Amino acid sequence: MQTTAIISFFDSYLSLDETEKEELINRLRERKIKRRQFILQENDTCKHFTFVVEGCFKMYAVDKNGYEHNLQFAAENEWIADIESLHKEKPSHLYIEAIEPSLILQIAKQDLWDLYNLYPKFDRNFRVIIENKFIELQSRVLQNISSTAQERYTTFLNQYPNLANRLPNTQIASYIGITPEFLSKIRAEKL
Amino acid sequence: MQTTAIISFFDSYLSLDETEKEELINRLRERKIKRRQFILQENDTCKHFTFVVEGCFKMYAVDKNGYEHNLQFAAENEWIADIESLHKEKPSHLYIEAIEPSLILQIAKQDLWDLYNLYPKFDRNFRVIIENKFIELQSRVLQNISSTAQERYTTFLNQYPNLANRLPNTQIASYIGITPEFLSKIRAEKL
DNA sequence: AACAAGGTTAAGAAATAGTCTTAATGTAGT
DNA sequence: ACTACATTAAGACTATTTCTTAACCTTGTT
Repeated sequence: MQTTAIISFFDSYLSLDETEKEELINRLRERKIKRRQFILQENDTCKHFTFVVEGCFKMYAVDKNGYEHNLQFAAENEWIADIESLHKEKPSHLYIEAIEPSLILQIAKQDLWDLYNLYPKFDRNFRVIIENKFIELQSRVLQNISSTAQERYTTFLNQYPNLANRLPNTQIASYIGITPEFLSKIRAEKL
Repeated sequence: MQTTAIISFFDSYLSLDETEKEELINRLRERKIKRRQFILQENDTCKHFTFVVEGCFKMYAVDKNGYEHNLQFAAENEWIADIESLHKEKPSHLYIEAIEPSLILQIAKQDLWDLYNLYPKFDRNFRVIIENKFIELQSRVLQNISSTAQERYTTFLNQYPNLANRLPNTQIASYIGITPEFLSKIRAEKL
């Protein structure tokens, strides 16, 4: 199992000691995911927190007209889950789908809850992880309510240059909340 | 000091035992805040987490044209802070301002950090608190990228009926990302 | 290597969202 | 109760974004 990435991920928070590492690793399951494979589908209950070792995922909702709206991308060293579904144990209204062939480490809800109870450091680390995600999301809300599509696109390119290279423009358009056609116009204007 | 509200707030998470209650209360400072008074201004570093006992606040950014954009409201039994500024100890680009005469309980960053270290339950509780805020914010992002202004307004009314009554429409318009004039039109259409 | 599927660009018409202005109404503070 | 200021309303005008259709490119899969 490829555990180097996740261990050094935690090193950027409060590092895990040997026992904690072992207890974490014992609860992880490694999975290879193909492009376009789902790790969560609408109406399923989200049962795992997923750490991306290699590859890239998108989490999105599908509206009544069948259009996808990207809530989040997750590439290397990022966590992804439908936290609401995971927490409240209710069916998700989201999809999580691999955009690239990927390698992930998953921990089941109960195993994570056990870790929280056994080693408070996990509560601490995941508190800080989610605080950082919250900060990111809040700045995205600010963008959405205060900026033009042009500005949101430029900001996306600056904030996630690595993603911008890997993702097709349709996915970026869906993330910033415009149609692919309109993104094309925006890009044309810049030149 | 009015501590009933904050204690019963924690009862809806992991209840505090006597020692934890006491240690928390010892670190709280009660303040009366006038309407239009700021508890955070741009370029100041956010130094406290604030619990609203009575009243209502808005947190907003001001854009280059001088317009306000509401990121969050906080009424009774809600926490508010610029988490990014608090965490990273860097100047905030946000304002937190009382919309009504208010009563708050504030805890300084270092005191909260001490509580985290002394009693892991606080890590746990604030992890869950922020997870819930994250869920809320994520559904707001989805709204922003997938719904019309009309739908965002209706959703706001349904999701926060108590706030909708208390807030002037200008504030709601700023929250859902439209001009007050346009909100006025939307409301007229509904009748 | 070749095909199929999906992604990108284009361009005009239409709808949606927003600005600007003016004016009436409501509300807070002295 | 009065004054100043904030809020709501309404209409004309403008800008932004979507919709539709279609042709052309790229990329993944076999």
